[in-house]
Amino acid sequence: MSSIKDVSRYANVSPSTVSRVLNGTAPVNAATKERVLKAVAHLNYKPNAFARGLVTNRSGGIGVIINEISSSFHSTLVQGIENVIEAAGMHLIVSSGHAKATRELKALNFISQRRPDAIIVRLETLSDDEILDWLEHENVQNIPVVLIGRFIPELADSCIHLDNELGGYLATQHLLATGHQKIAHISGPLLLKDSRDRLQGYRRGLEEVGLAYDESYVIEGQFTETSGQQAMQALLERNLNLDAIFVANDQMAVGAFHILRQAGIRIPEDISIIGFDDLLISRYLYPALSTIRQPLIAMGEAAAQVALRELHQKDIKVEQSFTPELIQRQSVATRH
Amino acid sequence: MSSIKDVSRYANVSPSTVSRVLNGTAPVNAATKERVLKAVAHLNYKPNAFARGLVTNRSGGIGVIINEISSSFHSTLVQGIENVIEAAGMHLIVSSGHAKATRELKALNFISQRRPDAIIVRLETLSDDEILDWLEHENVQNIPVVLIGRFIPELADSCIHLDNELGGYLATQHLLATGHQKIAHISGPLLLKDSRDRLQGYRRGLEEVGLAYDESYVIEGQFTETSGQQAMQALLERNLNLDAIFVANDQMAVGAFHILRQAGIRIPEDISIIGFDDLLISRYLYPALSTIRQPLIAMGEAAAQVALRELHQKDIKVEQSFTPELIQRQSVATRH
DNA sequence: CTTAACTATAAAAGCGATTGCGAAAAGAAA
DNA sequence: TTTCTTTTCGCAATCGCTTTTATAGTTAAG
Repeated sequence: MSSIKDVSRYANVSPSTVSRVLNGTAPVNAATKERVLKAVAHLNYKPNAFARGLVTNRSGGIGVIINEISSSFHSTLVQGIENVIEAAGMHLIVSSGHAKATRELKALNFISQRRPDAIIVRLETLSDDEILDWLEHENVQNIPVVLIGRFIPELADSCIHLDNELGGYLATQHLLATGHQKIAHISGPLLLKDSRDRLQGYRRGLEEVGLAYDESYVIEGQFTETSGQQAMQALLERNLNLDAIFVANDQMAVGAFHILRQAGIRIPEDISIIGFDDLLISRYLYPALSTIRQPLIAMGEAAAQVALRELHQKDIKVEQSFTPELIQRQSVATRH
Repeated sequence: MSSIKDVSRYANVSPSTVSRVLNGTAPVNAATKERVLKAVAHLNYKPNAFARGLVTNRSGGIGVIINEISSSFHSTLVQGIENVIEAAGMHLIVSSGHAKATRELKALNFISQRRPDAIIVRLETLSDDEILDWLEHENVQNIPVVLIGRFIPELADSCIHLDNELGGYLATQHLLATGHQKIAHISGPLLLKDSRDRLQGYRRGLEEVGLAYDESYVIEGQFTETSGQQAMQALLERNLNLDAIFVANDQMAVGAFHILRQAGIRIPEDISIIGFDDLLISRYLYPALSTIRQPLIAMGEAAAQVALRELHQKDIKVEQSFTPELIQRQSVATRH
């Protein structure tokens, strides 16, 4: 493993000159530059990232914390982040939060000790206050932190968020507009703001047309396929004679599909279903799932752009607030 | 940001002692140890990863290169890797290969410059020789490399692989055993050994029962949902009067389902389908997809274990060769 | 022809840890 | 007490780079 000294010796210059050639931090005579480059190539020299980081205090890494990398939702987000981080010549350090507050905190500390230049997180269980607290007391190095899927007023500039309430409203309104009356809701974990907002949108949709909000039509899920199955099962056992369900994410909708089919209930003839997220798989379900689209790739990209912006102190405009969009497919019928 | 010197001053010891307390590399008097720990806590000291890496030559990071983080297949693999890497107190640096040889090479160089302690890759387009070449000439730091989904004799000890030929055979045999005769195959990209092996298994299955292998029953896909759609479409246009299809991965099977449904062809009444991989979604498709299971999580974990083994020179036994398993669900009918 | 102003490069300091070596302190043996 | 071990810890070198400062050598200005 050759070092900058080996290169400098071989090219008959000082280490500083090699550094300047490689980083372009100062003008270097064309002839010497060429000699240096030749030496670099000949010795197959790769700068030592540790040594460089030690003096520049930059690693070129961006820390990412999400719930579970294997979930389609989260990995799509990461894909968006990667798109722009890779283009910027930086790399990604990922860690999972596993939907537990202690794990998220641990991941935060863990990642921050690896000296990333910035951190992008989708924290699902930590409260706003806990996050602010961490930033104040534990973020000793003052690493810029970008939050996805959350809006904290104090950190408004570093939040990427979606109007979940509007999304819930849109879903409900669509079901109402297509003639549904008895609309249930499988919500996400209610300790998540996302879930509460979608539920609130559902409620607003109902009340707007004079339908009373009824708790027995709402059941809490955990955003996973399995929990979607369980929630659907429990809902059926309530014998509510439903004609539609707004499911708070597509993964749970997949589980709900499964249970309904087993029960011999037809979608959408007997019950209409609308999901949330618009995962890749949703259009391939049978029937194709109507849903509320959340632009995950774009949101990941935006998060990365915000991180880079904070890093370079540039004054770039980034869209940080996203709007959900109704995607109509085949899982919602029109009733008269 | 406090350094080891600040801590040592506060605790009235030398930096070496602080280091020894924190790393447990030498015995330290209980009283002094406590003083140091107190100082660390009081100053909220976090060791500088750069400085540490510079002398130990270890980053605690494991580089991972996969095709596309957002694909369910790859992110499941990463999940497996993360399970054991996180437990080992190390972190993951991920980069995408984007299924292009130049990109994979770039990712390899990129990742290796970040000084990971080991690299785990699933290289899909680089040839065995190109990989060997890279290892010999570019892997200047001699970073251990673990290969997933590939078997290179020269690197046998660092390969995690599945018997794809057997998988293809199992799928085909199952279709034959359930009374199918006209079996098509949507293969993966044939420049991948995985794809060729599965195709070979398909061929062996057919020939074993005296059926001739017919090229017109085989069509090449790209392992994506969209390419599955295209392949299925093209296959239908050949008017082969098929009764079954072995699709080389579940993602393409999802695409095939979609096209068949659009064409009004019933699964499995008119055509049986069997996939490969057993992604989470497969059991939720309608009808649930019969498939050949590939234990992705376990394979990711094995890869990480091999990486750690190489790193610590330990003599741990790790299962590196995996066997595919037939999973029967509802997409294959029994015909008489 | 002298002096000022650049340009191109070298020398050296410093980033913040780890670690081999040696010495002081403490305890055991004589 | 004196001497020998053992334990505990400090000193100083080192890792490989960047960056500030200084110094030749050139060119331009007066």
